[in-house]
Amino acid sequence: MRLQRSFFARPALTVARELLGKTLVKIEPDGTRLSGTISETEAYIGELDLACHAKAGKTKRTQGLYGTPGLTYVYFTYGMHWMLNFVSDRSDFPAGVLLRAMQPIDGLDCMRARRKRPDRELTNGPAKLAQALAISQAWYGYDSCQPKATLYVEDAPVISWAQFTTQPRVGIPNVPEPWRSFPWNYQLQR
DNA sequence: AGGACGATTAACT
DNA sequence: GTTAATCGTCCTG
Repeated sequence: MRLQRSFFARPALTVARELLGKTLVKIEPDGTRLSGTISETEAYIGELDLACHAKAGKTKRTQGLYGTPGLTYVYFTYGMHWMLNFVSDRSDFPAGVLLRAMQPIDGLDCMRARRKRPDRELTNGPAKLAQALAISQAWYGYDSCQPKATLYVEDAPVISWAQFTTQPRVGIPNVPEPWRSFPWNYQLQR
């Protein structure tokens, strides 16, 4: 069962926590199914959150964050990496959830061809996950809730409070407090 | 117009 | 543990 818009139209912290354990799916043009269990997420919440791209307001880059929940927010960084997020909360409030890692299920051969790394390094980072799924600018603003979507999330039971951990968000050492330390990173317990 | 920096990764010592 | 890679975006002047 595919997650519908009502799932994403909630606070980003809720969406980040409940995406853990669910299955990210991408169906390639040739029908190949790529999938994995979402194992790490991170929430970015509003213009006041100095770690969120929307801190600079609505721009060409960030306009998608202000859009409809359930759409993707994709961006390019460090001159070489793409990142995949799902827009959360409500329209006109910029909030999103970054997908930082997943445990591969289907399409390992396809991912191996794209990544050329050991299996454990196929999707254990945000840019690695995006590369394994071949996510780039072409997927900016893609509606994962549309009936015929080829990039979407499949439902699974919500993870219990004992099965995940939280910690400060990764890779934002220059963001001022208190934003730098808010425990808005969610990970499945290993 | 120019420069600093980034929601990272891989290769190095 | 350290650092190069590499370029779009935003801020300063």
